[in-house]
Amino acid sequence: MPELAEVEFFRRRWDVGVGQKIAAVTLHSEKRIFRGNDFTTLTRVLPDARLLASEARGKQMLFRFSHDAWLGLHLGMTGELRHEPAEFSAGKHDHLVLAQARQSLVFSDPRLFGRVLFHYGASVPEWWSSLPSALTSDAFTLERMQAFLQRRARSPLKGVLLQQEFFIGIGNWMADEILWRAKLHPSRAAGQLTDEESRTIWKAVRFVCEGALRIVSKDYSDPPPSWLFRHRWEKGGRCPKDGSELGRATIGGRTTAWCAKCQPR
DNA sequence: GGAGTTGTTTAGGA
DNA sequence: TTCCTAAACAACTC
Repeated sequence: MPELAEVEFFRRRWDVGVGQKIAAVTLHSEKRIFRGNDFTTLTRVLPDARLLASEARGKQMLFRFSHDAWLGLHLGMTGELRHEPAEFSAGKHDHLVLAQARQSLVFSDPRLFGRVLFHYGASVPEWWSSLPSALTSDAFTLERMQAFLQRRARSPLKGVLLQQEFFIGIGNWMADEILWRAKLHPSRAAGQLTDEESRTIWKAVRFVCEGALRIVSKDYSDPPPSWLFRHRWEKGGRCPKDGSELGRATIGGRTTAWCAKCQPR
């Protein structure tokens, strides 16, 4: 589920607990989402710490607590955040529960592709500060994007758009949406675009990121029917622009939908 | 029962 | 060396 806007939606779900202390922490520490963590410090510091603030960048979230505690969360393929009553008891897939006086903050992830990163220190953890800048920020310039496409010149556009080291937050559906709007075939090599084409893709990245954040992160609504999103998984789905049947294939390692008419090779 | 899933990491080939 | 692909991870649905 979670790409850029879905992650932002889930992050806000924990806003209800901002300003309040953690009373108890329950976790399934043996699960792989916790790998690499210092549990001794985590279980000593986090209970009794107060949730101060949070932010999302791409598909990564950072929760800041008092007592120099920081929690990074990644939702993987099936993770989600929610809140439950204070005396909630964790279900099978509820791998991290932060109990507060008024509610419990829950991180669940059936498929365990997510990640929890705990950091103890006065300043922002390195794994957060080293993330690339947001695609909706001024740092996402056409020139920087073109340079990245050239470094991945022989890869299909679809695969390059999924690379989080630059296109932070873009996932499978957003990548298809961007290429459909830019009228570019997902198999086109990243290094073979004209200036006009790369400008179009740059604009489409902006449009899809901003639109998804506006529409999806508010209340998890779907984008409108004019977006490819609404048709890409339908059986016999059709292009919302010209009504022709969508193609489907594995490109860049992921299932990809496109319109053969709008997006010629 | 088999295939497929909106993500990342890693091994190994090119 | 650098780039690129496929498999692995794990649980669930159709």
